Amino acid sequence: MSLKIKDIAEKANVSVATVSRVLNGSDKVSQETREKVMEVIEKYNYQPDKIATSLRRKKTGIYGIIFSVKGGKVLEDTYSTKFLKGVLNYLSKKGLKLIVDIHESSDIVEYYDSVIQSKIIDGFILLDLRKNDERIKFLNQKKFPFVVIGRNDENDFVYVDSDNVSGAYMAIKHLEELRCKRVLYISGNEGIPVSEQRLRGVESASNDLNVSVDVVYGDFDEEKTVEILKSILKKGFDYDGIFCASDTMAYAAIKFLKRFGIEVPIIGYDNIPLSEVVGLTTVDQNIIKIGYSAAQALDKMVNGEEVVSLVVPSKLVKRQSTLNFSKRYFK
Amino acid sequence: MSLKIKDIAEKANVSVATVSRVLNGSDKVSQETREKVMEVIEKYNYQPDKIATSLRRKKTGIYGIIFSVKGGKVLEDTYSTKFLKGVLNYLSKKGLKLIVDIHESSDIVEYYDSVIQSKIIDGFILLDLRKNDERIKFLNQKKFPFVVIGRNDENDFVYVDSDNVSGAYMAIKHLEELRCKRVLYISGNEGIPVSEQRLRGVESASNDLNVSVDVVYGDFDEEKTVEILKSILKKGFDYDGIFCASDTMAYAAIKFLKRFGIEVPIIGYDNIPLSEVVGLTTVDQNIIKIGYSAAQALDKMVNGEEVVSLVVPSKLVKRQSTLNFSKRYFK
DNA sequence: TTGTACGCGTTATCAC
DNA sequence: GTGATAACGCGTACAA
Repeated sequence: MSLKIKDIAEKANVSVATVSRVLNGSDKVSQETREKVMEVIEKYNYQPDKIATSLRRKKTGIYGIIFSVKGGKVLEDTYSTKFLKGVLNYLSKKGLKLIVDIHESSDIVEYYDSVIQSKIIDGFILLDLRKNDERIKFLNQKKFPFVVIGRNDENDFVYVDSDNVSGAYMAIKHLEELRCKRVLYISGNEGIPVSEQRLRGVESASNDLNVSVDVVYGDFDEEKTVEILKSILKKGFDYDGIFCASDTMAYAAIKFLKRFGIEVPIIGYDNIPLSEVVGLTTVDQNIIKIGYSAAQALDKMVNGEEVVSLVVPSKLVKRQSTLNFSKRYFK
Repeated sequence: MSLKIKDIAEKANVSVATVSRVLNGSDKVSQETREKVMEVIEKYNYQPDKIATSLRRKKTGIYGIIFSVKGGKVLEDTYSTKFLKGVLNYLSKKGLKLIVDIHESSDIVEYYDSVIQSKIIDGFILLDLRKNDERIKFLNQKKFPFVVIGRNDENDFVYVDSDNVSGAYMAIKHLEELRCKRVLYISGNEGIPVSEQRLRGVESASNDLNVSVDVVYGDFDEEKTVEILKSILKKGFDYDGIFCASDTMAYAAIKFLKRFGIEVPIIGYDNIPLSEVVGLTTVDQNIIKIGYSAAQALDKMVNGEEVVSLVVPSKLVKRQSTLNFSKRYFK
């Protein structure tokens, strides 16, 4: 049996109220009694029961992330882990906890509702934002605290987002520095925010830097990417640089083109572990930082502080898939 | 304001006790009143407050995993995510929750203690088992429920482990089928359970199958692996097959040896995403299954059921890094 | 500055 | 089969 606040009170010859005050740093306790109580607390290594505290305070100090499962694909990449790592870096510093959960994306709103009603969680971090995301309408209407990773056109929530525009811009700029003139951009799915933002960065760089860019939609899919390249090859491949909206697409492109003896500078997006191994130049989104910032924002929000949305800068990681070509021109 | 059990009781013209009985499936409720109560519950979509329930029941329905951080390296691989996925597959089916946490490995036992005292968690899953693991002594002494991933010589806990012995055995057997006679085994760190188990599998296969195997310790480290190969090259490389205790080591070996024009069948361990991409034959531990089983075992344990330790079979995933060589002999 | 007593929302024990 | 009520461990309004 572990000690309760009552036991500590008795041992210190004070009331439970006083022990509670000491525990919660109230200033209405004399130095003397505070020390006396602290001594007993430390002697017995007393720690308050968080469940009882939560019931009383109506706050648990636990935040939640629900990964929505669509067709079994979830939690298999390093994006998730890195993100969690960032979130946990913040929370563990603050003595807060994180519940990680998964649920079918079909009745996801009902699930959020049930979790809220069960009262175990003080706030959510939302991943995989979609256009017209029902979760956001629901949480806003419930006035339940949440922070979103990514953003869309509707501006009715606090978000932490990766700077996709400048990330894509940097990629095209790097190709331009390698003297590329005709670049192929294989985008992600049309119509989703991430794709639109990266496309905007590509177009902006294309205009600024006088690089011609053709855009095709590879849907973040390796096979689709290969299909696209196949049909381009039929018409004749005359690009001198490729930028892909994901590393996996980029790697698929490299492998495929190699079979036809085509080697051009190529850049991916995400900096997955594979990219370091194979030497793929890529845009790193700093996911850990994004996770950290999201947790911080959510925590502030729950504690009534003012919170602003945030865009986390990406950085270009230059590797052999482009640097090999710089030698052609510069050495 | 969400409804409380009292509100439901009033609306259904029964006592809170009866509502509670309906909620918890007690058989001492007449069919009639049960239906009446259920109607109200569903009408208002009532859900009990889990915090209050936890306080009363002295159980939260939350389990915990604490990743211990040593030098910043944690939660960056797909092992962690896949494992979490397995755990969550089980827990979400049961309406249970998982707290994921990180903490410095230096004062890890004190941290477990504080989490236990705070009463938010019903049981732990332990990763990164070490020899003489202090956490196990501590949890055993506290009689706090836990399940361990991996095992060591001391047999004082319930574990779920990967079948490293037969995993390694399969790898050597596959090499033997490719007519390899002199195999190099680059092991993990000497003295840790995983390494010892895999080594046992290697030696057992070597005996059974009449394959000669030389063992060196690469410590799961890519650079160390390359160093080893360098010194072997100096003396003359005469192996016709390589088995590595990790995929990353195997890939480092392939890259290094290629520079010297050496290509032999090579097998890794873990089946990381990279391996599929580069076509590395490897042993897949079925981490998701391990996570699932661990969660299940822990849940049973917490609910007082008998629990036995478990060894989850691995399987060999054959890819080009070995299959390319089968053609030499068989076609 | 300190103590008493109530309430948080539920479950379990006891009467009826 | 059902209801009243104590108890879980803590925080805090109020009284002193």
